[in-house]
Amino acid sequence: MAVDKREKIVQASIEVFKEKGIEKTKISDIVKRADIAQGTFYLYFPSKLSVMPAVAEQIVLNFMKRIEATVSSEASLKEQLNQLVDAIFHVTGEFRDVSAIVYAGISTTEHITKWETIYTPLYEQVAAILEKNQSRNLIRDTIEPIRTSQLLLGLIESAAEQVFLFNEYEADNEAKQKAELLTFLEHALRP
Amino acid sequence: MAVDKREKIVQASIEVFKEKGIEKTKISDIVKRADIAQGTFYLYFPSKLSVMPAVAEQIVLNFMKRIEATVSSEASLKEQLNQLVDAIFHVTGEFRDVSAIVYAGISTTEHITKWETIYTPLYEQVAAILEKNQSRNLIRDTIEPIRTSQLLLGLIESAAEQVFLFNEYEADNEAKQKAELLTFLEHALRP
Amino acid sequence: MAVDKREKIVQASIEVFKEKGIEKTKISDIVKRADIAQGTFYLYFPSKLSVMPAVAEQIVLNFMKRIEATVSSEASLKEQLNQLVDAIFHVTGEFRDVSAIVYAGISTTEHITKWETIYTPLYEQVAAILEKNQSRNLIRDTIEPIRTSQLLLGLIESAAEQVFLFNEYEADNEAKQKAELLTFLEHALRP
Amino acid sequence: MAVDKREKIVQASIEVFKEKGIEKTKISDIVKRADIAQGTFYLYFPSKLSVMPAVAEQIVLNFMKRIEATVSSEASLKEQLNQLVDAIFHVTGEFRDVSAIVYAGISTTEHITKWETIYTPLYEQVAAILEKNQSRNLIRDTIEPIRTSQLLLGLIESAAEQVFLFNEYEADNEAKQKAELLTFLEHALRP
DNA sequence: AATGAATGAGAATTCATTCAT
DNA sequence: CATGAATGAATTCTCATTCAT
Repeated sequence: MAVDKREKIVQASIEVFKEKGIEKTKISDIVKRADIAQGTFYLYFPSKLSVMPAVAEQIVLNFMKRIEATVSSEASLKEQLNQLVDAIFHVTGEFRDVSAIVYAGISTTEHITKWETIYTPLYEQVAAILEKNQSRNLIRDTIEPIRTSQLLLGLIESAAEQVFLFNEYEADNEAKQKAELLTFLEHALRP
Repeated sequence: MAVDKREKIVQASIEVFKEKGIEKTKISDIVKRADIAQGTFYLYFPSKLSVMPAVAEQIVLNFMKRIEATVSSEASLKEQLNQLVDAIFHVTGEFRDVSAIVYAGISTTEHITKWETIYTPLYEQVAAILEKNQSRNLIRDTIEPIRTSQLLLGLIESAAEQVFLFNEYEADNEAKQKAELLTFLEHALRP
Repeated sequence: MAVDKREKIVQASIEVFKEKGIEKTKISDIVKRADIAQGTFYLYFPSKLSVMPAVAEQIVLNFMKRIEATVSSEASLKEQLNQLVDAIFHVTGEFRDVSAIVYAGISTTEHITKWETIYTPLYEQVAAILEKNQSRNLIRDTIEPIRTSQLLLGLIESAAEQVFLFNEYEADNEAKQKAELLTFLEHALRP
Repeated sequence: MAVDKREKIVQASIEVFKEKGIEKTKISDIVKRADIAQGTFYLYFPSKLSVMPAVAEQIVLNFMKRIEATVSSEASLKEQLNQLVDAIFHVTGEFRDVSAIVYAGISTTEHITKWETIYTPLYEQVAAILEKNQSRNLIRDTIEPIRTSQLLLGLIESAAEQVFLFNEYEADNEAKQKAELLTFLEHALRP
């Protein structure tokens, strides 16, 4: 019974966004998917754009879970980077344009401050990985963990988006992109 | 005399996109800004979405001009990277979220092939800079110029966006971000 | 051809208001009657309530025309009052609740200043009648024409409304109401 | 203890009507103001429109109480009229356009019969005043008390509304309006 | 080529009313 | 009696696009 309606709306939004893209998604699509009445939507969100922060939160959560599950703290730096790239490519691929568009959608929505709050946990998670490797002397101690985790995530995400959005037809392209990216990362971080 | 109307439309689109975001921009906003009649729009573009590629082209052109004007082929690698970062930060700042939004807007439009065509010259311009430095042995010869130029641009743009969108109130933040980014780049590229 | 659309909307609004009352009238009723597209309405009026001032103007115009046509400046004071009462009863009857509701509707609409502007010509028309009779020494010279014309109109309208809205089933009631009203008026104005 | 909920609803309705007008008032506004649950409203009134008669009753009651308290049966006719005008101006001012709006609102609701029932006591109260003065030979014995009380109330109310709605910025206007009105009344009623 | 009023399908939004708790 | 979340029919409103001038 007690299925949180707000939860259902967010979940349904993500699903429909994935399928039709954000611009083409109507409130009516969302409520149909969530199996609630049209008016119920407005009990929880004042407009379509206002679901974005909640959607972003979900996606960030997905990134975090995937990273948590994929990156092994015991592995070598090279392996860890490899795992991190895999994790981010995976989630970016799963959410295709949603991840990119959420970003755009949210920036339109003047919820910029919220945006930072949402992304902070993810930044900290990756920063923690960097710090551990710093203490193992595997990466430069001149790097500032939080700031660099932001660079890392931006770099990897943009690389993933380029693969999924523009070159999606060449199969081996993803492998090449990852390889180039990994070498780039290793060099950037090495002491 | 008569300034090209097509030109005026693209220019007006960019301005309005900057102010209201793409989703909230109406054709009527664009034509008002361009000071032309509603119907005239359709003499130059078949639909609302079809301005996007032209807008993207314009922004890419801005990037290229700025890079051309800022990056000196005589300078040291460090200086060149510095100049490149400055150029990209400058243009990203000028167009605020439009650069990101064009990207999102275009992806919605299934004009993916066009997108690549539009961005290719920019990639090549930066790739050329990399190649020159490769031949000077200042950067690794294992790097693949085009692919790395994409990584570079994605990285620098995302760093710039983070500065302009989220941290825009801390004044010294831009300097710190650039510094961290530069060290990151130098390490990533050095032989 | 050149039928002013704005005009058509106002005309259609009055007709539909008369038939269904203001609260029950939908924009769609108005545009159907006016034989224009739904969107066209919004080209001329931002909302349903915003037609009210224009509707009021029309009704005031009706009052003025009817008074002009009915009241003879040659007639005796008694006759003139009789004619004035007839005119106002007639138009109030024609517009039934619209005249009353326009008044209420307009007050809701914060267009209070406009309201005064709309009614002023009517007040002046009746004031002119009073002045003429003042100069004929048929009515007190202590009365202030404009102010009293307002009282007069308010009194006659409210009497008419009482007849049409509440007592509408008793046929001879109108005659009695008019008779009482006329005696009341004559006494109020006599020197 | 528990203040009668029905009472609270009527009171809250009046307050909200005063502030937003009837058309723009939602049930949710009323229940919020009355500090009860949405559903509770329907325990006391079957529909939104059905509060109107109760609101009208309340306002009529206010008129009656004020008149009762203000008009002294011992005073001279002139004074009594003055007191009556004061009382009506006071209550009309207190309820601003609600008094007018109730009237309009009710008329929409086809509760016409009820309307008469509600107003009758007020008419009779004023008619009684007229009769007393008739028996004192201070006013014409040709006047029909009930009918004239209706005229009187309509006249005074419309005069009051004109003051409060349209001329509300000129301070001395109310005094002038009352003076003109009083002379008008005295003449209308004197034998 | 240029205009801009008109269109109307389609989407967003509202809100009186219900009903399970 | 009281609650207030949920409903969904009804309406308003938007805006890309067309087309007669």
